[in-house]
Amino acid sequence: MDRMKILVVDDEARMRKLVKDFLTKSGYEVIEAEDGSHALDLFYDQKDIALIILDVMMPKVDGWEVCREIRQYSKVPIIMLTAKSDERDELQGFGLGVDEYISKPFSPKILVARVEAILRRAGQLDRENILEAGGIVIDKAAHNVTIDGKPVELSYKEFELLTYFLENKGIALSREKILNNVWNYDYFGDARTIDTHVKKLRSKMGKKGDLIRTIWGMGYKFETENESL
Amino acid sequence: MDRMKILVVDDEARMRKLVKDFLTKSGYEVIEAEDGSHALDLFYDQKDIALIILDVMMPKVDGWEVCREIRQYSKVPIIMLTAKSDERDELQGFGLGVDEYISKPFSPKILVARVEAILRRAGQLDRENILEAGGIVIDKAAHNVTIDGKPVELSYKEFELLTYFLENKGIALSREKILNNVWNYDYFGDARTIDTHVKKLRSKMGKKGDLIRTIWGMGYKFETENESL
DNA sequence: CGTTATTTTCACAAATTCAACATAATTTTG
DNA sequence: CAAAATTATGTTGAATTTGTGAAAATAACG
Repeated sequence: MDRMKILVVDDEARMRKLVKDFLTKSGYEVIEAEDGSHALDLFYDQKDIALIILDVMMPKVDGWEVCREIRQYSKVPIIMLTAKSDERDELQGFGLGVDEYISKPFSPKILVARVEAILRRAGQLDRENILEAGGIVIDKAAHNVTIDGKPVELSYKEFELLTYFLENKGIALSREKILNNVWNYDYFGDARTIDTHVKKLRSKMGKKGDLIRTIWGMGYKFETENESL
Repeated sequence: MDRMKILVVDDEARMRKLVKDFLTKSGYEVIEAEDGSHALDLFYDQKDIALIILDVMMPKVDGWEVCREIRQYSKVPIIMLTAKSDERDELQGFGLGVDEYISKPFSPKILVARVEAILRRAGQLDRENILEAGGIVIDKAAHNVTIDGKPVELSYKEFELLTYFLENKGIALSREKILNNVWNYDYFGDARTIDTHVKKLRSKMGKKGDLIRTIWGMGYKFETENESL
């Protein structure tokens, strides 16, 4: 994986530099923001920020405010830096979706450890939205598909259909079942539209297209193994 | 359904309590074991353990060992707790039949989510209707048949017919009965078509074709044992 | 409103299945 | 043992089902 991007938001330049140095040394890419509005700009500019470290105490827009804003659009992990350890606005913070607290002063080791723990956790959460079988990876959240690592462009219906296949890999699916699950149940069109979509899917999947198998007189099935070659 | 029973194996009492608390809160029944041999005892004592959460690092008998032991007798889902995420003995683990990994530290949300995902999956597996007799295995969900482990290609009707035989193994079936159950009830054709299908089935089944036995003047029967050889 | 992409329908070709028939083989019965 | 009844087997054409390409309908977009 590429180096992960971390956004550090603090009004004190000294503190930003400190944090940046440690994280850079640990292999992360760090970008800085000196206040809340700057932070928000950067966050929406760069699409791939993996984590945000946010000072609570900042002039004008404070940490809570920034957190609240970001949480409206994103679930990116947020670590809060608090001045005193007894500054127990933490309850407020957890309600806002803060993932972790670090109280100043902190040791670099703690900082890095927390960051890594959080990113690991986040990665584990993401795994739930990822389906994999036979070299085909579907990221439901990102709504994209790769085959042997290469991205494949699928239309909406194609994506839904392939997802349904992967979610039921190894199970024979009748056309009726497919219609009920991939199409809205109030769809009363021709079931043969499935065939057309299967055809397009197969062609876009190249060799891996064979994984979608026809079960004559019945429907289709996504193979998990090369069962009979 | 009843509350599902989960076995948590870890040498650290603190960790066991932590896991137990979260799972109990989520509606599971949790039993604990502090080492591998204890775990195995409990597992064989209680017959209805639905899932095992297993720490990798334990004194004396480690997690891998416990896993290997259990896998000899049971397919119960196993989740491994690993200390570091880069502790990539995962390959080893998947070979042993580990269903999932969670790396410490983990959030309670992750733990519960994984447990539920696995149990859901396992439940679906159970739903899979598998018939077996005389080395012939029919997976109705996957709609495939193996004989002595080797896949056999059957047409739709052949599959239905063989399934009907297996579902009524050891019972003599008249042609009329077979027609009513395998063919649509509105079928009024020649009953002799059954003979043709039986013929094809027998030929595709090789030696095992003899298991479909003719009952003269009556119909057919699928043998469970080699009754008279 | 026109343009583009997506989805659905349609028509025909290709593949597969299946019932039916004819004939051979087997079993029962007298 | 022979005749009658029943089952086994090979073949075949019709019917069904699926694959495919293109046209028509629909939705998405600026």
